[in-house]
Amino acid sequence: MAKPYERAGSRDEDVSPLQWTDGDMSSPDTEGPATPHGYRPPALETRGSQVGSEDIEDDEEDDEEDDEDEDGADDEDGPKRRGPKRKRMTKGRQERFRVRRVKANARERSRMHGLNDALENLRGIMPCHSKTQKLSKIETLRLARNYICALSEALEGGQTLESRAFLETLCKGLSQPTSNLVAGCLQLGPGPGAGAGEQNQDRAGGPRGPPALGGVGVGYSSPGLPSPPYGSLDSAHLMQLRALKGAGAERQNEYGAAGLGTPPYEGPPTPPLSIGSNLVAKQESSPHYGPPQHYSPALQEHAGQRGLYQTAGYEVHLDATYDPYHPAHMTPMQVIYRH
DNA sequence: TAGGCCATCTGGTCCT
DNA sequence: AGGACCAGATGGCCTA
Repeated sequence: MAKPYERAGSRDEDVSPLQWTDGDMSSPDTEGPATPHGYRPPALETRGSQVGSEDIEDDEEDDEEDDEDEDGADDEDGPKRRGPKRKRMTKGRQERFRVRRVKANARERSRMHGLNDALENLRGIMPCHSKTQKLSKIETLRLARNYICALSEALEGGQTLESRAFLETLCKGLSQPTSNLVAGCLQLGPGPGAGAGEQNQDRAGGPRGPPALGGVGVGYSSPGLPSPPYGSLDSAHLMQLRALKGAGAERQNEYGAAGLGTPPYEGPPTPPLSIGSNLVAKQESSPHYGPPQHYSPALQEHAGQRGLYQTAGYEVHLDATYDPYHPAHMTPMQVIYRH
């Protein structure tokens, strides 16, 4: 089931967490109701940790019964605890433990935020993105993996970018909604007799949906394709893929025929394949992506040109010029298919 | 209401 | 000792 995982509250305002239910355990690094969904951690005493109520409550008599705390030999119901004997929690130790725990929680939070940010970046360079339907974490990872595989296969000349095989590779192991999203994204522009998106709302995968793509359950054929909240693939992005594919095939011929196998390394790995808004935005914001000549080598052949090009069985109409040296200034282009 | 997804807390383990 | 990483647990939110 596809879900828009956009939450009401953004993660940016989440600060807080640690709302200790013990009165005297209130966390120093928090205030307010905290998480985006008002997360309230369970009471410590329900978690069965040593830090919980047990050790904390009896801190007055910690000096007397130093040696027979929770792992005493007379404990008949659980296996005897191994390892070094746990020290008694004195007040000072409790306080240190609490501070350490609070810091560890904060680190863990920030670590997970970093992980999520990376995931968000990954979503941004996926072949399809939707403002309304956000890919879940697991689906993002699966799609990324499939995308790499599919592009590799395409570059090796095994398939065209809109072949069924390409789509199947892309959708391998994805959930039905995600597969539909991908299929919808790949259905670019007004195809013959298809309004691509709008007419084919939300029936994908349903009983009245399109016939599923073999094995992967993709609502692929045009009638019945879901549309918004499904996303779209940048036309420029796809064109880039196609151009790349064309160039890849050429190189495949050059090197493959010569028995060389892989073409020579042409430089640092390129940033996202897209020459659409994604990439331009990144180029502007981050110098990390390097000189423009690393963009879309295949398209550089057509730098500054307009007109009709034929790649991988398509006729592509460049309605704007592509300037590899000023990709940020590139104007939108239009892709026209001739079937 | 069930199930999927998520954020967070927590304790354990490994490493520096 | 302390930080990074991990996996389990818990509870909230959302959709079908």
